[in-house]
Amino acid sequence: MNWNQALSDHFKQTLQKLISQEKCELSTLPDVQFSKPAQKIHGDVATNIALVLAKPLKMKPREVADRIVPALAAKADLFAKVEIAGPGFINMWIQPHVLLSVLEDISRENEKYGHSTLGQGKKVQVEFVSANPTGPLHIGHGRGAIYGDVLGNVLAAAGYDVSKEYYVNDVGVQMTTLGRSVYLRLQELQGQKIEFPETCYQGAYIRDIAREVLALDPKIASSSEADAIAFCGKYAGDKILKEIQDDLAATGVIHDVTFFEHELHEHDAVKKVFQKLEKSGHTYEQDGALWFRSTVFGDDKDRVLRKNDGSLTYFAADIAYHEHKYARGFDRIIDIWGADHGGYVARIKAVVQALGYEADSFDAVLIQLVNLIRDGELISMSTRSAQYETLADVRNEVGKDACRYFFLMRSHHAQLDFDLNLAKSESTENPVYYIQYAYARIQSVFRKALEKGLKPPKTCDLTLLNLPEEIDLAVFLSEYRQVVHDAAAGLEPHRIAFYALELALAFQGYYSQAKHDDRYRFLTDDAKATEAKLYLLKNIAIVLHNALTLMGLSAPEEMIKGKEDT
RNA sequence: GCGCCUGUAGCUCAGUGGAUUAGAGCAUCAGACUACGAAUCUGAGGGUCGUAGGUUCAAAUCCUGCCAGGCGCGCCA
Repeated sequence: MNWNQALSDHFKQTLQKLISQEKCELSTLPDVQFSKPAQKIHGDVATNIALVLAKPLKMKPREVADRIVPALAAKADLFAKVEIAGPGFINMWIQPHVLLSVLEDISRENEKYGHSTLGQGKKVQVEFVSANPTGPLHIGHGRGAIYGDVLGNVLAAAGYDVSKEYYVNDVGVQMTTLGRSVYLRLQELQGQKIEFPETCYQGAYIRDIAREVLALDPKIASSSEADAIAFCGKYAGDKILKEIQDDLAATGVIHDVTFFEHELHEHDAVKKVFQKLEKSGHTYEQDGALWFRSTVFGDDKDRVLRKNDGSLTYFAADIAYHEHKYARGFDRIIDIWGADHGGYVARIKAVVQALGYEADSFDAVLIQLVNLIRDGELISMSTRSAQYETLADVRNEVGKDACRYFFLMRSHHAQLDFDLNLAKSESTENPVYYIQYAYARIQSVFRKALEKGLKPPKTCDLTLLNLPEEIDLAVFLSEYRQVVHDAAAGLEPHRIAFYALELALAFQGYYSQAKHDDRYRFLTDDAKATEAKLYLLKNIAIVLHNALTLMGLSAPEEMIKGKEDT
């Protein structure tokens, strides 16, 4: 049983009765909001409903509370105590066995615990990374990758049918520039004097690719420049994309779909979407260019689709791409971009509406930038000079799990300082190992129990879990459902990271009590008590495991220094 | 100039669909291992919630102005 539900049901009945007795202007019942009091002395759960109802009932808040409380207190199977406090808060103490009942839910639902039906099976596409295959991923991409990956996991847990997608811009000037960069390096390798423009890609990997192309086809330089550049571009693009995908896989990120821009052009998707927009009057011609009337939907200015030289803008293909997304049957689309694309949001939102889809069905999430900190110093990044830190470098230095967790440690709305020293340290300071250690520690207890022939039981006598920390832990475990729900509803996967850390902290505190209080020992001669402790531990482990899994982190059986993330 | 994001303890940050005494980690200081892993725990100090107003019985939270930082304002991608 979910006691939150029971509580809310009981309130509804009680209030309905009260409102029908009093002549009151309320036609509908206001939503009763429950909150966990900041102070323990205010009970397990509290509500301000008496303060909210005071005005419509034309009573003083405390009088309203006086009318509500007896009906609540009468329900002794749910409430241990109900009090009125302060201006009219109703503070409630829930029966311990009710609070503990969540353990049975967790045991039963196991890896499904924390899942919900928020998404109602709706198809949602999460598109992220989508870096052009012109060079290795940097840490900014890394943050977007982890955010998108974990958001997808969280949405799936919340009952959405999730598809993770990578959009490859394999058409356009960037690919030509890539081809030219390789071609120039290739000529250089052949001893020609070249001028390498600043606009070309400066990284050393370009030379490596040039070398490969040359080995593959030594005569390449003698074909026409346009052909050679096209060949180099295609070769380099394919190779770099492969490397990006390997890089992502090594970081634990796998996209369900890789979508190539050239597919849109092959199917005249751009032309077709132009026709659709024209038919609905959302485009016009001016100064030799084709424009999209995005100002109708609140954009700052109208946007060009086809330039006066006849070529298409990036935006044009993107419109076709989004039309294609909807055509594939997604009920909801989430695009994850770097903060530098903020100016792009309004026009895509406009497109979505112009194409006839609900504005609410589309979200563009902007991920703020990442600062890399080493020894307390900011490592400046410059793409121009190719001195940026790659995702691969960071991951190899700190390990996959630490890398992922650190990207989740901050709300995506805010810039992230990624402290390399801290991420690398295999110590108590590092939250990711702290969480994993809590899990490993429970597994260690289970190994010890097994030596005595004991296994975590399927059920137990809950009344034996009567220490305050045990009740608190059960309450905290019950909050996990809401955390996952909120993380999905608000597109805020970082909530999982904070929750997991807090749960680990709560467990470690509980565990350590045993040093000076035998009541906290798990494995004792009292078989029933031992069973109950193991049962609680099992449920903590399940929730830790679920949270770690959502974040794409391993839940290790044991921690061995220097051996994580191999 | 306009738009978006951010400003909370020395540091890094939670909390922002209002509500009882604003939280965590790190750092600092003081303590705790002959028993389930000390990669641990307990305690202490530390905050005009950027600022000035406003709404409210009640504001870190809602509204407005201002200050500071980041990003963006292309017939680039």
